[in-house]
Amino acid sequence: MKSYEHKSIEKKWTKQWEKDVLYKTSDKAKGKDNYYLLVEFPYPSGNLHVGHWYAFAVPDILARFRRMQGKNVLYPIGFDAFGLPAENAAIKNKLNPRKWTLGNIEYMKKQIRSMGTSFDWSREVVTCDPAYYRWTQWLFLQFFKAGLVYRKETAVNWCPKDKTVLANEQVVDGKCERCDSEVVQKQMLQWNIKITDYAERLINDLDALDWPKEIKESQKNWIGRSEGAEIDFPLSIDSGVKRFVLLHGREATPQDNFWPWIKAELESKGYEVQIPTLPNTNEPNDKEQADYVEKHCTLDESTAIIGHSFGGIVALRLLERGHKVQRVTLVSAPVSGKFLDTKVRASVTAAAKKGFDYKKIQKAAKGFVVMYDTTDKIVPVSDAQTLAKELDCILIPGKGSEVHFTGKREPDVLMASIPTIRVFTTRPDTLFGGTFLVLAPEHPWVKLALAHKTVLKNNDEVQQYVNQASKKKEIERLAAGREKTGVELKGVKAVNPTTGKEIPVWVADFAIATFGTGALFGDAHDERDVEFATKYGIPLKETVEPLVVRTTGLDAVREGEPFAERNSVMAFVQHWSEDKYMAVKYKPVDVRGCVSGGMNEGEDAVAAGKREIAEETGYANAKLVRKLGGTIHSKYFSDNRKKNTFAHFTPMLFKLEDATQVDIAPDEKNRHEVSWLSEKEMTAFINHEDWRIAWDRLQGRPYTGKGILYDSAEFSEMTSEEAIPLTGAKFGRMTKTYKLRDWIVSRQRYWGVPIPMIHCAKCGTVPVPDKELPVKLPEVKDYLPEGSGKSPLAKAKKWVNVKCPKCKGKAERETDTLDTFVDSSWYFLRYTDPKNSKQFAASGKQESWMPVDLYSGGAEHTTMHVLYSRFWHKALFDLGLVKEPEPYTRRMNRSLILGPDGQKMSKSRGNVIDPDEVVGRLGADTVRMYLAFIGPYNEVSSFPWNPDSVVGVRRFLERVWKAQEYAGKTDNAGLENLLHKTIKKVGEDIGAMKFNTAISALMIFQNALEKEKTLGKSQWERFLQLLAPFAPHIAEELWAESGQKKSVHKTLWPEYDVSMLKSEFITVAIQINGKTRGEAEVAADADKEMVEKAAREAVASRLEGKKILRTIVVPGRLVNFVIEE
RNA sequence: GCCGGAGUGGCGGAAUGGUAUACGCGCGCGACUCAAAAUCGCGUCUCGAAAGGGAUGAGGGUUCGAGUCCCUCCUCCGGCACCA
Repeated sequence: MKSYEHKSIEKKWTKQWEKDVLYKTSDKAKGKDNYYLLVEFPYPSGNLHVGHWYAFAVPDILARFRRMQGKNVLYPIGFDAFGLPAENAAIKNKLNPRKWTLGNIEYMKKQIRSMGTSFDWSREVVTCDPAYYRWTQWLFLQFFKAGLVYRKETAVNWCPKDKTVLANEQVVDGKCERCDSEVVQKQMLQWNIKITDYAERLINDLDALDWPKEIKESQKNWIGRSEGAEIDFPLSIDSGVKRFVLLHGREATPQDNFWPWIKAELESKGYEVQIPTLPNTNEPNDKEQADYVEKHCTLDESTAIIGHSFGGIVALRLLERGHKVQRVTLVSAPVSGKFLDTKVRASVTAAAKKGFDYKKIQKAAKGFVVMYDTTDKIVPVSDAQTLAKELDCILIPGKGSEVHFTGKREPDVLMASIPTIRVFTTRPDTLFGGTFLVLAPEHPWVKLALAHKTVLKNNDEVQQYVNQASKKKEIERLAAGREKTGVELKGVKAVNPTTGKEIPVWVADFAIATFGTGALFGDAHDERDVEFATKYGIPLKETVEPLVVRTTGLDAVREGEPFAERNSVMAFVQHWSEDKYMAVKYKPVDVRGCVSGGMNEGEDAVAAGKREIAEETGYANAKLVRKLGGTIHSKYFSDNRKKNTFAHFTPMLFKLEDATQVDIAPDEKNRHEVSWLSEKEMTAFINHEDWRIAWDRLQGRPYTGKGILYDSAEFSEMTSEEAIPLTGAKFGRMTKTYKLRDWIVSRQRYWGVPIPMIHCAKCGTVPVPDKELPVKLPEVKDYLPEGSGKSPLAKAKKWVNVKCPKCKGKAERETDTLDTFVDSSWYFLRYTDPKNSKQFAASGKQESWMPVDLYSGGAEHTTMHVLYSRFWHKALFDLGLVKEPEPYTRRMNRSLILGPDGQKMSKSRGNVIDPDEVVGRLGADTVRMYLAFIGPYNEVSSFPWNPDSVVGVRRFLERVWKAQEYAGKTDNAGLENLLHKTIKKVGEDIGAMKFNTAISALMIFQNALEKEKTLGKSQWERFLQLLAPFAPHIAEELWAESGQKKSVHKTLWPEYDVSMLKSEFITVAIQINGKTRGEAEVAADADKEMVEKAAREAVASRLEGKKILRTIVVPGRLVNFVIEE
């Protein structure tokens, strides 16, 4: 017999299968259900590593098995071909990134084919292929048209030496990876996609998915929903503003837009509001409207003006005429006469083009604020920039709730116009104890105050702090440890809306600008707040008394029984001479803490404490050190009085003056165990939450849990749970906020999908018309950054300069490219219809396969790719472009293959396993099977590659090979039983992705076969079928050797007969008191009595003279005799 | 700190609440061989001469019976991290 030569066998069958187009998948197959198995497509880095094998070859076992089960299986592959490595290689070696990438793809395809995977290559998808990215662009434009895409100033990593934007992974320890110079933050206009609009659905829809818990939890945490309230704290700076004059824009009236809302808001805060109905609003004239305002409104030094759009021009005209006012807010005021919207009429342009006497205007008001809407499609940003520069004032980018601030509510406008700080809190129940405000250094109001210069008494100090905070950003904020820093805004106080009291306002970098509203109120029930307040001597006020309900253990509250209220004391006792505390264990219910007990009628807490100390422990001379804060409420079951108790504890600290003892009643002595412990030991000793709260207070730690309110007006005596919605609604509104930020998709890179947008001076940002897609990547000479922060695409001047699709005037293309996560957010849809040139995927084709049945990939993509693609799919669903709201029915994360040393494989460690080398030596079948055998595939873990263990799998295949000598000849009835069991086990385990135990079952059969050395042809062939998904080449070879003409991979999975799974006799275990003490062989169909009888005989000697209290018989398993010890 | 996952032989790991350590590796002994490799056979948690006993990170609980369920703690891995 020939020896097992994997090389020739594998080569032969790879070729044959390709010739037979064995794995081409049609969209529908008669009588077969479709099954879509997806693995993450690789980045074409140029070389296949063991991780790729683990990712592709192991799920291939499942793909093959499902096919043998009679399913029509789609198992596709492609390449995620855009990205930074190609560009880096291009710069470094002066290559064309396309050639580099395509070359790598060719090479990797050969390697992937060597795995024996059953991929349908006819459906290959490559993201850098214009036929693919045309649809990436098209889908992006659909999002744009649906209002999901906007541009926003965002900080990017900037290397001042290379003059380029850096990706996060190119920043190492705050330095540029290439030139080692310090990376700074630079504000740039970036394309964003509104994933935050979907935050709620991305969390809620997880519930219905059959995904591993850890993946769901990760995504939930990443999205980071917090439920709470937004509350406005008015600032009591003496700005001198008593009156607001509101000037509306063109084609508007005081009843339109946000005017009614803002009027009500201002009036509710005690301001007088004047809002004239300006004349000729359709064709407005600035002079005429200014005249009208002069006649109908009061303009003096206690007046503030808010001018929106054309109203802004009117405001400027009024100041030009010499009216002196306190403050002016200019909102989206058009001052250049250039518009993004061509519909704006000549009258506005004319008014703006007259120009303004900015010098005079600047003197006419004490302060200006200029605001623009980052999503504005009418007035260009440059107008706001001009204004801010000319008036030397603060410029605030805002976000309109409707474009150009035309929504019913425009909070950003209000915020810029009146001094109010909106905070977010999850604990509005602690609002009465809010004793200070903290603003993030980037908070718009801080900018505003600094720009006014006169608002803050310590302007320079605050400015310095803000500058410093922006410089240190992520890098130093982390390195600087957790020491909190901040500066008080002097000259400003906020008013706590619950009490009307003035509280200080601070700026501190522990407040995060991008979370909630960028501002918070500090109180005594938050660890961070307390730490900060303590450091800076800010007063604190507690308003929540702890409430603990014991729900586990012997003293857990008895459901449904009434509570007896009780005033009690909790007394910690210090040793008279040592630095130790008295630890008291109340033995009946294992409560470990301190002395405690109820107060007697007319007794005060201190006296009760002293009395209890004496009664429980005998120590006679205890002296009060201090009370440990306010009452601690506790609900528990009293072992002593046998009823539910609602106790109100006064926690105290005593110190013994000496060791004097008095007699203790015997029953007290029995119940209490006293020892002396150090502070650290005491912390570990205490085992009840209420005791721990008092102990924490003793050590100066605040109470941060929920409880019962006090000193909180009508909310006093409510629980936190009751008070949260009520206080939230009364002083603000209940809302949700998320940690998730919008998705910044702009990349200043060459090797990506060009963003299909055109910038026109006249028409603004215009999408490229569908018929001009794809916008192909231009050829450029080199791939170095352009130098101004733009991507290398900006160098292709001919490509950049285009005609505006709208006005046909001069325009420029967008030069940023899309984040590669955009490419991978929909590739699985393209697999369903990869060649379609009319649509990204025809809906009929999608329906054949979507949603994906199982998606296997790396854990590192849990909160990136998987979340992005879920969002993308939901957006497509809302646009009616896909039929299902979730793309993946099941998702599973793959484990990691480590080097033989148990470390992550890396060239520098020298522990990299080269799969090509191992395949050459041992064969693809061995490598596939070893990886499947290494550990359970359905759990996330990490497995070291063991070079010895691989050989074990090879040995197994060799033994199978040798078995053909004697197998396939004479039927072996004795093995038929085991064969059926194996068929069942292997099938079930593959379905559960437990390939390791499936292989173990195959090995067990093989071991049995070697003992017997006979096996019938049908038996042998069924065994080969079981082997086929794991080791497709050798199984096919042996299958053919056995005389079969059709491929084993086209056959149906063998059936097992349930009746064959049972054997005639079974062994039952015999236990005595639950410990295994013997076994007995009984007939499989023996009834309970017979089994028990057999068992009794088997362990007769042990049962002799013992009384059997109980006998448990588990049919087919065991007998347990419970006897007297 | 918070959220998740996991702790079982020398190693990877197996075990619907029912005989813990399947399968594989490694190791030991033996067969074959002049010898080695390969291959095959036997053995391999631990204490004990044996009879027996003890072990699934530690401690407690529920149960006739716990690696598996519950509580407390410890360790490791992954994620998030001053998130109000």
